Amino acid sequence: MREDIPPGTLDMLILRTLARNPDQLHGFGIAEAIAGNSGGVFIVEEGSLYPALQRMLLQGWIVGDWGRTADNRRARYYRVTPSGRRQMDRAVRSYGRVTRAIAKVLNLSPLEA
Amino acid sequence: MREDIPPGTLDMLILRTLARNPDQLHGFGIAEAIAGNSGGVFIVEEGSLYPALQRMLLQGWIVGDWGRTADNRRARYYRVTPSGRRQMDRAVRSYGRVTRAIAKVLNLSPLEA
DNA sequence: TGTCCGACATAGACAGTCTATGTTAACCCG
DNA sequence: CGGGTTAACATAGACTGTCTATGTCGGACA
Repeated sequence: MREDIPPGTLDMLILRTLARNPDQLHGFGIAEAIAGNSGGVFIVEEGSLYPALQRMLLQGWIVGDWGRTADNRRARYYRVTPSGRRQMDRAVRSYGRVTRAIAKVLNLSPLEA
Repeated sequence: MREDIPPGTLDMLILRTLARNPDQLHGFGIAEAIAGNSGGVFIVEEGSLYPALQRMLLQGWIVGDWGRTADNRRARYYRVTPSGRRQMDRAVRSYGRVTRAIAKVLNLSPLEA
């Protein structure tokens, strides 16, 4: 079943996806990878994806180079900068604190969560 | 370390907190309980709390009765309706799907998450 | 030549939390 | 008895980020 991507998590998902596939992914490919890795739960809409990439370029977390896909279409290939990797680590740690705090408030066993 | 409450999760946290403390909590008490149960990670701001309670009253997920606190101040005591309990279950299940999907994309072991 | 589609991009809607401010009334202390 | 403090409720507006909807461009292929 599909779920919306929680506000604030998309940048982290993109950074981690790029880190898992160095020098291989353009924008469209990132969306496909996230959809696949999430088991189809997350569909990254283009209206979310491209603004996120723009933000992250401005922040210096990623850089993009224009290139060509296998079937000769123009596309922008992204990679994570050192600053982006630090941001990814920060985001993952923060996300962990949040989920642990929510689990405590919900007071559910790990299996129920 | 303090964290913002992720958009979309506050209603679930309030419902679960009320379910854990039937017939005992007014608005302020809910905020204190969430702060306490989260280990101080979440501080529920009043500007988030009261609009959330209003939404949930309108939805019929909770009902509130005016009463008096131990030191004789007026306060509104809330409890969860059957519809609210169903909503809570839906929200918890949805939240579980989301966190599992994020964990897959992050590709971290449960301990790292 | 014309349609389709991959890929990038932007505008505006919308939802929910935060900051900031305001109100009421009980309590405490001098 | 009067003034400050605080509990408790409440609202307005800023802000952020995702979503829907729409648009563009160019390569492939019939």
